[in-house]
Amino acid sequence: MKQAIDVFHEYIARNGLKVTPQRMLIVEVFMSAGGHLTTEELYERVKATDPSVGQATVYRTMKLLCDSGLAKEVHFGDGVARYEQKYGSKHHDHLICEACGENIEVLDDEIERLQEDLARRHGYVLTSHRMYLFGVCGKCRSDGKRRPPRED
Amino acid sequence: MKQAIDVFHEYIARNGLKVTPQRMLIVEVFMSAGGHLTTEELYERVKATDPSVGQATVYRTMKLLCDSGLAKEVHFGDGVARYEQKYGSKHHDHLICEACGENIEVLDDEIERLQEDLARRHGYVLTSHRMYLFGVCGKCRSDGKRRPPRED
DNA sequence: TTACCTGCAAACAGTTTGCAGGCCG
DNA sequence: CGGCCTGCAAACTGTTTGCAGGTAA
Repeated sequence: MKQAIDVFHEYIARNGLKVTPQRMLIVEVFMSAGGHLTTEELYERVKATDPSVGQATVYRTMKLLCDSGLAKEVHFGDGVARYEQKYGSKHHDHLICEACGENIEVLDDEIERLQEDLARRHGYVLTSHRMYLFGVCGKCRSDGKRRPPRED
Repeated sequence: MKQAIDVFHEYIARNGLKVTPQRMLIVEVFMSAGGHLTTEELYERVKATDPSVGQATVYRTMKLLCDSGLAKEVHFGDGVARYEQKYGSKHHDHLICEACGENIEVLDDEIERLQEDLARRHGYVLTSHRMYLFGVCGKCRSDGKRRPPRED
C-alpha cells in the first residue's frame, strides 16, 4: 500500500522540488503526531530533534503538505491554524470539549446526507463543509471543570 | 416590541458605560447593514459618515455589541473576523458560494437534532456549534464562474 | 466632577517574505 | 553547477492596548 511519505515524494518530484532533511523531519513529526497541532507545537517538536530548524521552514513545509494533500489546515476559532492528517483519512467533523480541549473526530452519515439535501434545496452543489460541535465531555461535567468560553 | 437599540442602551446602563455619538453611529451602521461585515468594512462605512472615528473604536464597540448579545463574531476561515446580527435572529448555519461569495443563512431542524444525538453518543452535552457548507450556487454554475479556493 | 471614551500610535501574535549563503540533484 | 532551500530577521495583517486629552452623566 502506498505510504503517505510516498505521496510526498511524488509531489516533490512532480513539482521540481527537493527532498531535504528539514522537510523529512517535519513530515515525520507531523505524521507521527496524529492530533490537531498548531504550527507552534509542530515547531517545538521539530526543534526537540533538530534545534537548528527555523519556524519559517515549518510554515513553508506545512503549506507544501497541504498542497500535496497530506495535511489539512483547520481553524477552531481561536485564531491559530492547526493541521490534521488528510491522506488516507476519511472526512470527519469535530466534537470539542470546551473545558478540557479534547477534540474527537466524528462522523454521522445521516447528517452528511441532510447537508447535501439542504444545499440542494437552495440550488447549491456542495464542495465541502466544516462542522464543529462545542460542548462539555462527560468527564469534565462530573469534575465541574470550566474554561473561558472561546471566541465564537 | 423591544428594539435592538434598546437592548444596547440597557446593556450600556447596566454596566455603567456611556452612550456616545461614535457608538451610536457604529451600532446604526451595523444594524442597518445586515450581512456579515468585517471590521474593515464596518470601519469604511462608519468613516463615510464620520471620518474622524478611529479603527480602535470600531473594534471596541463591536466587542461591546457581542457582549450585549446584539452581534456575533463569525469566522469563515480566511483569517478575518466578521460580525452578524444576533438579536432577534434565530440560530442558523451558513451556506457559502465559493464563486461569488454569496452567503445564505440556513437551518435544518433535523440536522440540529442529529447533532445533539451525535454529541450525546460521545457523552457530550452541546453548548453550541458552527456549520459552514461550501459549494457553488446555481447562478455561478451556469455562469461557469470560479474563484481561488479558500484556505480550509 | 469623575469615570468612562476617544483617536493615535505603538505593541502584539501569527504568518509571510527578502536575502545571502547552503545543498540537492 | 544551477536552482531550489534554509535560517534569520524584517515585514505584514488583523487586532489590542497605553496614553493624554475629551465628554457623558
